[in-house]
Amino acid sequence: MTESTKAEAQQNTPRRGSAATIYDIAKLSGFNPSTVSRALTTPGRINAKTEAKIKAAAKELNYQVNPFARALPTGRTKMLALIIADITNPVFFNVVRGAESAAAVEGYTLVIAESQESSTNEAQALQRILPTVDGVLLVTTRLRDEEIQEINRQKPVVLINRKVPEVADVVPSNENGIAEAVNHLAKLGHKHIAFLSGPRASWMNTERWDLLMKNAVKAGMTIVEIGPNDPTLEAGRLAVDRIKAAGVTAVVTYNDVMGIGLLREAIAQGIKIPEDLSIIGFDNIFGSDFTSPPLTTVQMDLQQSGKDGVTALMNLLDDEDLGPEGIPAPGHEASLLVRGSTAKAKKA
Amino acid sequence: MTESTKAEAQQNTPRRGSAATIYDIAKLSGFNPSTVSRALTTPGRINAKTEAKIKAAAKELNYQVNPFARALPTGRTKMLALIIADITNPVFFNVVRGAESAAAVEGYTLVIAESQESSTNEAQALQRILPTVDGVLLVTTRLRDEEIQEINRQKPVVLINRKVPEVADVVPSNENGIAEAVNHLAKLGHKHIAFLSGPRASWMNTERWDLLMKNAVKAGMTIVEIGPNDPTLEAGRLAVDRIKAAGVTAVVTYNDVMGIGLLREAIAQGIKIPEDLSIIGFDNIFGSDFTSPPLTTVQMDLQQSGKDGVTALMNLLDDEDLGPEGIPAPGHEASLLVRGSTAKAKKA
DNA sequence: AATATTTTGGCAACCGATTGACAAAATTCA
DNA sequence: TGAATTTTGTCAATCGGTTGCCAAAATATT
Repeated sequence: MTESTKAEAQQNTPRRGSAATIYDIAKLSGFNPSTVSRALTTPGRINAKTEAKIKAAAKELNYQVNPFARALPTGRTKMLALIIADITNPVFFNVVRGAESAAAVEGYTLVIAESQESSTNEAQALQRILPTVDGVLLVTTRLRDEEIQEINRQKPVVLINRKVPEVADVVPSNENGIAEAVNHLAKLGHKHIAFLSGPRASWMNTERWDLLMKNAVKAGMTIVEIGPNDPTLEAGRLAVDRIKAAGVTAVVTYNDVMGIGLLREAIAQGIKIPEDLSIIGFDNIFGSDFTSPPLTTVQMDLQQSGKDGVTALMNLLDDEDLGPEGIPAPGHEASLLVRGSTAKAKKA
Repeated sequence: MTESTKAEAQQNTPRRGSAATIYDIAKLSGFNPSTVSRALTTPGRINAKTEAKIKAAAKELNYQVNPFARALPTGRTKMLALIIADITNPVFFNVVRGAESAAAVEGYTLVIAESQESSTNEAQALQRILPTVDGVLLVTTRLRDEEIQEINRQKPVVLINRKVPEVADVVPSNENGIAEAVNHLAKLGHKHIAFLSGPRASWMNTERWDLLMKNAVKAGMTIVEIGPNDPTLEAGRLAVDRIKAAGVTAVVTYNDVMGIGLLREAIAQGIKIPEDLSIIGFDNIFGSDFTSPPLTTVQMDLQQSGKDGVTALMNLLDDEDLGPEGIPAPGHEASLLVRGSTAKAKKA
């Protein structure tokens, strides 16, 4: 490399293009920096002609606000934190996607952090991120109610798929979906069913079990809970023996992942699905139709949840005196998606 | 709710706990704010005793730096952007996870944005996020080489799974995995194979095709490219006819998603997998073992890639004069994961 | 003991915006 | 035409840190 090319390379790499500031615009347009600021942030406050000139100058300099300089006096960062327990959990794609798009519309940026299922990690990440964001979306959280309330005291929080007193939430209703699932099984002649439950600490698990029980009893079935279990493929696999022992003809699993684990292991053991055993999962995750037979599942509109979560957060941010729990968020209905893993009950 | 409880609730909700500043610490400890700043950020610059006193005061006030106030003079934000084309693409979990953990170790926070496969979105998101981060990790990008170089001129960029002149990258080597895949097929007696290719614009697609071709020829096989295609289930499904027509006994697909689409549609059409047709995918995504038969695939350590990407970025940030492409990143080997979708070639 | 050197802590400017207060200019009203 | 009102732009303080410069204090050197 010759000296000249080296010098050129050096020159071509400013790597901090000394971004234009409102002071540069002020100099170029001949107005005061404060006037520039107003022209850019408070349309109407300034004479239209002046405003136009300033905006032209801004464009010419390719001006972009320095978010930090702005955040300092205003306290607003235009960033939202989204905390999840496990990024590989297929349930969250859609939440993230819905939240991302809704946030982008409002000019907000999403900061996503994963706690890797550890409440310590989660607390740390939150601690680190909290000062940099305007609000928090807790999608799955291992935190205790009081911890969540504490955070909600510092910055607005919206919970997805969980309820905590005094904290805003977006929780799609399981009622409809579970009623459909139970009716579906009832119509197929199932009398004795099981719920393969998830983690004891999961709010959603309790919710689903309660609803399932209520509906099953109403439909004249017997129902047993098998668990608690980790919400994993492996846990589904390991449950086969207990399900055989329980003598049921159908199983509803806490989520699709467990349902798939169960389905695959059952088939491996020579149990015919759905002839010998019907299986229904929850969530309609990516891949739940890859199995043979594809999994019947209760689905929710998670993308909508993510979107609603952001909307709820926006309301909280706009209305200072809205109360910590904000405006009640909509919440949508779950519904049953019938695929191949459910069929007529086997005669006893 | 009685009036007193209401008043209490009000009082318990400061919602901007007026976080402690270095000025508060200065007042409490009796030193100057600048001394406090030094004690907290430049250990050793200050008398050990003083430092201890200040740190004690900081702890007492539960002090936390205001990242914006700090970012203003230093220009460093301790945040990294991670841009992906499609958050539902299972390939990226692991990249994200690896990057997240590596970043956390260094005290960095990850800002994740999704471009939804649109280069316009991507450019916009980048525009919005760029000023707030110290560096950028481009995991899948729809941007053109020049656009990427332009961004690299503003902030350090590290590319994952793509190479662009003058830009640092982390690209795992496909060589080993593809050699294994071809050998595997050769050993099973396949003589005529196809590559179901992905998007024309994908750097990785070209890379895989080139390597595949080279290895197939060396092994004495014929190989044809079928495509380009979208990297989707649907595209895999739609390719069945062309594959039948091509008269090959084995197909390597650009990725697992396409492989799964192909496999399922082939079975639906009565083609026996793997007896009639062997299929090999790429990436070992979640769910690629849910199919019957489970998919044979070439896997890479994406989590390591994410980690290495962050490391490379750190190097770039530490060494101002390192050159735009930084220190060559390691890059790991891909390997073949044999499952059920490959078998002996059918006799002609 | 006197001088040279190093440590230590304070002062004040600065990063890039926002915003309340105010005066000058423009407009409206009587 | 003169007074009252509104519009417009500037001044200066502020947000919460960081850092170069300097003087005082402490320590080392001769």
